[in-house]
Amino acid sequence: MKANCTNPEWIGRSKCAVCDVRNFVLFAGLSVDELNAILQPIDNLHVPQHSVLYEQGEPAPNLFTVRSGLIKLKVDLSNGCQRIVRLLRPGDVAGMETLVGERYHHTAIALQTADVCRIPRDVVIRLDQTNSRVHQALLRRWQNSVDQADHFITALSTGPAEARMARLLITLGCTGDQPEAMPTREDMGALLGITTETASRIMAEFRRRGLIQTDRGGELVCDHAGLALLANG
Amino acid sequence: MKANCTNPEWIGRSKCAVCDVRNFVLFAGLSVDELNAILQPIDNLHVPQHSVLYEQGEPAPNLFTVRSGLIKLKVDLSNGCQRIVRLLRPGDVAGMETLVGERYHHTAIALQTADVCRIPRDVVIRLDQTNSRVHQALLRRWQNSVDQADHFITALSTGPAEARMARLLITLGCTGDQPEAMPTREDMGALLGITTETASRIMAEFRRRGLIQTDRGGELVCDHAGLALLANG
DNA sequence: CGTTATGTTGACCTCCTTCAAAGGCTGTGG
DNA sequence: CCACAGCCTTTGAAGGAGGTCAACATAACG
Repeated sequence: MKANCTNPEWIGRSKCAVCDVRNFVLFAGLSVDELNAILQPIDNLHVPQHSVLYEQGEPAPNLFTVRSGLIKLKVDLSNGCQRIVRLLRPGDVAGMETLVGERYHHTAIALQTADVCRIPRDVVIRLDQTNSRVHQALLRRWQNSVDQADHFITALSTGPAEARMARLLITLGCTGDQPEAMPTREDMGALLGITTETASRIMAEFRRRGLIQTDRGGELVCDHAGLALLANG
Repeated sequence: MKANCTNPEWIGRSKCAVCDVRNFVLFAGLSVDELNAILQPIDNLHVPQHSVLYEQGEPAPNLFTVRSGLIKLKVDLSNGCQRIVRLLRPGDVAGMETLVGERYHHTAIALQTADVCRIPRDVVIRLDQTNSRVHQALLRRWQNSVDQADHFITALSTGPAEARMARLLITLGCTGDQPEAMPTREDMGALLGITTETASRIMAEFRRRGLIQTDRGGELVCDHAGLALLANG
């Protein structure tokens, strides 16, 4: 994870002002001047696939905004298994618990190579108190986390495994993604609360039924309508 | 649902200042003067068991703090089933999505007779912007929702039904509760993502094994240690 | 080229659902 | 007071869904 923004040679600081995802993330309400004022302590990190952003139970000095890639938040269970409780995509924020607590509640791991901004909690707390639009954005992000958690309960943890898998594929919006966009069978299991083997069997069955196809580029093409049918059945 | 606080004859307004749960809820940071200033539009509602506080998809003008009782937040699924995604206890807040959205995301129903305060969203939005302690309390509440949602994923939607039920009973803290504290078998099913029959079978089996006992008062007494063992296995 | 992680498949068995029926409890009306 | 309806709970039997254990394939990587 290489830091960029605080490196003087890096042109990222000016880039930050025109960041594609800036409008979707926390600092949407800030002027360029305001932005520059608080940019100093913010690092832009490149997170390779499978590397750990932070660990459950660690002291939590920073939160992270996702610029690109895919981050999974997982929880280690008492019996040694683990469960993925959220997937973070560009525009999402990780580690918000840092604003009201001391430690991270999950372990954050890059499912795909990701590009994130690391923001010290103090910066966000200060901005939250001084800028009402940042504050509003923060509330919205928080609600977003709740909504996604609800989705994991109602869509990915309810009903037969086949329907859950269909909903997962729909959630991932599998069409047009790069090959590595798809999580491993093991991750699918951790997402849906089923075993790796069952995940594999269902995916194989989907392929046989023509619901999914691996393009010659390695990409996965889904029959959205067919999956939606399974998801509701 | 009878309104009290805005009824001039009611002594609830002064009572509000000494509300037992006030310290746990949103207005913990307010002085008595500040509190009186915003008390006007707040209604204290008595919510009989099984009555609906608000419905999923409805316009959301209010949020609610729970003073006593137990509220379930349920979601209607596309296939006609329903899933309970959260349980609200005294000190919890319902309908926070009203602060960043227009409609309720769940249907809120009293599992036990409840006592709640209905607060117009505008009041909370104003307080959130003017009083930093209220603001902080709000963030904490939001994080609370996320944490509880995570708990529903990791504890109540993961593993065999028996372990989930054990975790549910532990979560409910069954000892010392009044008889009606226990949800119906159907609700247990909706909480755990299993059928009513399975919930009944597991509870019956727990009783046979001596893990739970119905006291002569009708209360449920649990073998916490034994349940914890099941929950982790 | 072996080594290791990941995906696939089979056999078997357990767990859970489904469908069905019966028992208990409460409230209502004759 | 009893009969009856309605609701929740319990229990049974049967079948299917998913877990477990194991073998094997495949691909990536040193």
